[in-house]
Order: sequence, then C-alpha cells, then structure tokens
Amino acid sequence: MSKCEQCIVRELSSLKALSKNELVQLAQCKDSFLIKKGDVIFNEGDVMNGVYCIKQGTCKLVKMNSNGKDTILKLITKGELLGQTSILTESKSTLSAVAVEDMQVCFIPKSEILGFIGNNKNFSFEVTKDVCQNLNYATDFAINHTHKTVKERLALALLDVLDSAGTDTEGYLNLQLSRDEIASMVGTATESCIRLLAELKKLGIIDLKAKRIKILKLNELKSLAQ
Amino acid sequence: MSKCEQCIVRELSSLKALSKNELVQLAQCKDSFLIKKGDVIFNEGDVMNGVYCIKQGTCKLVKMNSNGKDTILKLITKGELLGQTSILTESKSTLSAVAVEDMQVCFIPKSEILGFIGNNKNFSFEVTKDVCQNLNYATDFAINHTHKTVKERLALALLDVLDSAGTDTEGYLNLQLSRDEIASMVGTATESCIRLLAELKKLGIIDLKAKRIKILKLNELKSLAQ
DNA sequence: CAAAAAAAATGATAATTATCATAATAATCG
DNA sequence: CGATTATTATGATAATTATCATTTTTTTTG
Repeated sequence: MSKCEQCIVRELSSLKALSKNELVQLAQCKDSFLIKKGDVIFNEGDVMNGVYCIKQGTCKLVKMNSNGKDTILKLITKGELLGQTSILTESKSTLSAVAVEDMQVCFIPKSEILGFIGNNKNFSFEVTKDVCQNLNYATDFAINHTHKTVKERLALALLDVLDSAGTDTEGYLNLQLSRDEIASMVGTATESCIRLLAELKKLGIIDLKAKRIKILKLNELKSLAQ
Repeated sequence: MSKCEQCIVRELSSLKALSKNELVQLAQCKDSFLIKKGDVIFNEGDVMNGVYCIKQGTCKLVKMNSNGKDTILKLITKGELLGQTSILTESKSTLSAVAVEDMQVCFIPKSEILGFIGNNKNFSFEVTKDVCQNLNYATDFAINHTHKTVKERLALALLDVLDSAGTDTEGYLNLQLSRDEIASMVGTATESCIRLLAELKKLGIIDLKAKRIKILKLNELKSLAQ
C-alpha cells in the first residue's frame, strides 16, 4: 500500500486540504488498482460507493442520450477525482466513466470522503469549489454545443485533447481517440467528424497519420474554435 | 425589515439548514427589493458581492455566446438562490440574470454567506448539494442540446416553463416569454421556433393566443420531448 | 503472415435548420 | 386614437449536417 502523501492526486485535487493524519487514514482505506483501456470504471445508474482518484491515464465521462448515442462530456486525467457529485447527493451516477488508455486509479470509500467533509472545513470547501468548477465547465460545454458549428466544436475538442494529454516527441497528440470518440466529444456524426478532420488537414492546420493527430498550426486551430 | 423565518426561500433552499439565531442575523443584514420585468439583476462579468434569494417572480439565467446570441440556460423562480457559484469560487459571474416578470428579491452579502458556510456544517453541505444539482441540470441541458432536435428541445422548453410558472385559470402558461426568448431557451433561430410552435398548434398539442401559450395535450408534448 | 473484422474515408443524397425578405399583427406612445 | 415601432408570422432559399452506401485502409487474430 503506497502512501497518499506524495501522490499526484493529492497535489492537484481537493485532497490537498487533508491533514497528515487524514492522509495516513486515507492510505489505509484506499484501494489502488489498474484499469485497461476500454474498461468501464462505473456506469450510468451505478450506485456509487466512493470516489475514484486518477493517478495515471485518462478516461472519458460519457452520457448516453435517448437515441442511444454517446456524448463525451469531458476527458478526465491525472490528478482529478471522479464521482464526487453522486456521493454528495446520495444518488446513482448520472454518467459513465470509461478508460481511453490504461489507467492507475485509487478508490476511496464514501464513508471516508463524507467523514473528511464533515470534519475538515477546508476539504469540504475545496470539494465544493471543485463542483463549482465542474458546473462552469458544463455550462460552457452546453453553450458551445448550442451555438457553435461542428467545425468550431471539433477545433475545441482537439484543443481539449491537447490540453489533457499533451503531445509526444514528434508532436502528435498523446491520446489516440477513434473518429467515433472524437465525434462523440464534438456531438456530431462520425462521418461529419472525419470529413472535417480531412478539411483541417487540407488547410494545413493538422496532420493525420492513421489514428494519430498532430496540431500543426495551434493559433489557427484556436481561432477556428473562436 | 421582514423576518426570514417564514420566507419561502428559507423553506425551499439551502437556507433551511440555518438555525434560528442565524436567521435573525440574516434578517438584519439582508436587503430586500423589487425588480421590474426586463431589469438586469447582475451581468456576466460582474463582481458578485453576495447571493440573491428569489421571494417572488422569475428570472432567466443567460449566457451570451461568441456570435452575440443569448442562450437561456435556466429559468429561476420563487425559492431559489442565485450567484452561489461565483461567491464560492471568488470569481466574477459567468452568467447574467434578467427578470422575465416583476420580482421580489433579497440580497445577502457574501461575508454573511461565507460565515454561515464556515460555521454551519449542515448549511455548507446543503449549498454543496445545491451546486451538485445545478451541475446535473447543466449536464442534462448539454446532452439535450447536443443530440435532440429543435422540435424536441422546444417541447422541453415548454415543459420547463410549465414547471417553473404553472398555468392560469384558463390553462395558459403563467409566464409570457417572447418568441425570441423561447428560441433562446431552445437554442435555435427565432423563425424556426415560431414555425415549430405553429406546427405544434396545428397538431392540437398547444394553443396560441398572441403571446399566450396553452398546453392542450401534455402527454403528447412530453412524448415529443422524449 | 493471411484472412477476417473493424475503423476510416469518400460519395451521393436527404433532412434539418438558418438566413434573408417581406407581410401581418400587436404593442407602445405622443 | 392613430402613427410608429416592435413582434410575430410566413415564404423562399441557402447552408449545414445527417444518413446511407460503398470503398479503402488499418487492426486484430487465428
């Protein structure tokens, strides 16, 4: 069992507000495990018994709409927490989380989280701020999906991938999503997504090598996203 | 200065977690006032010095997108609080709030709210849950605006108005929004909105008398909204 | 490595929605 | 009350995006 003190999640998330004692306690009750690309961490409708900390890797937060189509609401990556909202509202998960690359994750039981919230004002406040940030993100997402064109949203999605995964030494995005997944981030048909990627390539804004994507002109992509 | 104890907002919002003493304190510092239809309560980018309680009337939460078009994210009505997120994250408002009918509102200074949050665990928890609910709402909104058709979203918007305003004795929606405002809820062009309203009227699902709208077949409207 | 399967790409077409123009109706104001 | 303005409505058309069909490329697997 590794200590939580040096963990990246503690540095980046609301867990930074925990005391040394609380971190020791956390280290004792947490459960650390590996998740393979494509595996489901939890599903829409699941009862949530705790919170997941992402130590390594990236997952997609997905919601299925009434037509059976997925929407990827967000990519969640190293240092972030998953499932807070469900714990706080004592309700089933409204979203699914699916690994888009191999992950290293810790599970913290609900009782522990609620205990920390009840006993540590700072932690409680940090959690609240975290939820507020998620709310702002969701609002922006909603606005973008209401009035931006598919091309603008595609540009945003690529910038989002760049932001959460970065690039490799050759400059390719460090996260390889399928066209279908990119379409689910954009909220469009897979074919439309493919066509627009080809258009961006033609314009010299990106380069495509099979599934790998390289952003050639970041500023132009940003101005496309408005 | 009226007491906060019997106020509808206290009954319906996180303020229900405040103690008697805290309510007395609240009654002393709060500022009660009237807002006319069309008036702005606060604007995107405003520094928020407190939270607004809605005692009476309805306002729209609005965000302007980069094309200068408004999106109405939500109707906020009697018993709800406004501006919590900005207070909690110490940031400027990301949204505007504009009265769509005459309103009665109270303003609670930021210091007071933060004091209650720091001293009253229950209140703090209620506030957090409130933000979580807003997050769930925003997520659903985003999904709907990503994959539902304009007609489906119009049906949803009408149900939303019904939900927040109810009907008068004749069965007409108690809130008269302009076609332009309905279009901003739906996220579509005003003309498209008008055309679809005419279509729903033709189908006998709603009735239109100038700006007044009556829902004739609630179940059909609900099934349209999916 | 070759065969099968899956994913990506492309073409053709249809459906949806936006935009521009203009007419009809309702609301406002001197 | 009549004139002006704003809102609602409708028509014509264009733009965007989705859908279906098919081909090509890539990946997987025996």
